[in-house]
Amino acid sequence: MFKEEQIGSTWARICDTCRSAPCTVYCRADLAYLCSGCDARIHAANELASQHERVWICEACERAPAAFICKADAASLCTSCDADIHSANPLASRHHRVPVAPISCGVYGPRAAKGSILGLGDDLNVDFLTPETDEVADEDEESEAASWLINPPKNNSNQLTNGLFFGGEAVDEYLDFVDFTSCQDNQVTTKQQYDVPQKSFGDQYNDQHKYYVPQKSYTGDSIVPVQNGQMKLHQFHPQQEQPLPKQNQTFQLDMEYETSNTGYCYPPSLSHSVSVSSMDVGVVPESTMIDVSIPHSRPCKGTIDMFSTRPIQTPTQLSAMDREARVLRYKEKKKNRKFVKTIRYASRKAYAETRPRIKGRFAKRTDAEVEVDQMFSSTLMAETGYGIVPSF
DNA sequence: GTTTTCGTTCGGACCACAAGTAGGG
DNA sequence: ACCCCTACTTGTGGTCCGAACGAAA
Repeated sequence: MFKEEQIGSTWARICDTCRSAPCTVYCRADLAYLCSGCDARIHAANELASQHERVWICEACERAPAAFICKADAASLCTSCDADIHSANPLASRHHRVPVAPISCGVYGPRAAKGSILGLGDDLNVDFLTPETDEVADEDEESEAASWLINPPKNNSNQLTNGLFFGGEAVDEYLDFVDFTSCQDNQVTTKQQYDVPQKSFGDQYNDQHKYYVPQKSYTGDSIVPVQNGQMKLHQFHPQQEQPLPKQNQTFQLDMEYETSNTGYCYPPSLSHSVSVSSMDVGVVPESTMIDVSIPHSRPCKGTIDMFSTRPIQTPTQLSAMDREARVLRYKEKKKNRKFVKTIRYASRKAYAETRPRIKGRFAKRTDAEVEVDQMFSSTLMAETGYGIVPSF
């Protein structure tokens, strides 16, 4: 099962290889947790090794492979922590989360340019980037944002995008988590998000735009798409919709909550309650999730299954105090993050920047300014024959 | 050691208006 | 089901101001 070893005062899982440093990635091919050093050493050894799919370790528990990226929290979370944090209240459940994509080949070392690796917007980079990579991120900000929105499939026809979508085997594995995250009523089930009928390449490309771009509030000028809890993503494995065999349902959790007299929902078996960091706004119900009881075992080292489709492992049988400590640690970690303000409507930003101000406050436009604007727009209409559609 | 003063930092409020949303006819 | 209209809500940035804090007297 899971090792309870700790490094110093940390709770992080230690590297399976050197056993001296906290692991940072999980190699799915080797079924091994590796620190950044060992990861680089092992997977840079030869071409075959460099092809191993790896995922980051959950930022909350630091013990299980990350399965989802929460854009709101700018955090990679394992299935357990994801459900724990995002099932606490409706606000948290609406956080925009996307499955973690495997770390691309040739990327070694600490979480350099993690957001880029994961194919997410640069708003996720803030926490993970080193100063050096931060510079690069700034330079590539626009192109990265663009690629996040429009990222045509390349090699694998089963792969919608390189970043958020994942090809072949990865899809299957992540989809195993689907039911697990769909525990809230107002939360769009991840399974729905990734269900898509098989289509031709062209249709897939169109669908990428169709499903990938949030439909509501997206006016075409948004830098960051508005989620609204309705982001539609789809997978290319309709057969996955069929009921999973029992052995594959290990990640389905019983999310029956008890409603306390305070009106909050508590998991039935936990008396410890933790305010989870995802609920920054509004009332924060104290909630944790049932300890995940996943009867998976970890093969001994050396038992390498290169094509294993086993579900990603998650922490099991954690005590309530362990869980509370980890969530608190995650909370502290998140607290220290530096968030970059997200601009959802670039057009509004542009308007705000050009708007007249008095001591910083927006001021009413003078009649002269309004006239100038009208003249400008009418002149342009006369010249081009088209009206001005504000788009930035 | 305690109190007062000064400087710095931080977060929230404020403003107008285009764009988005909801509901009714 | 669709369109149109109206009313309401949301989001945007620069500046101000008060609270909080630390250092010096």
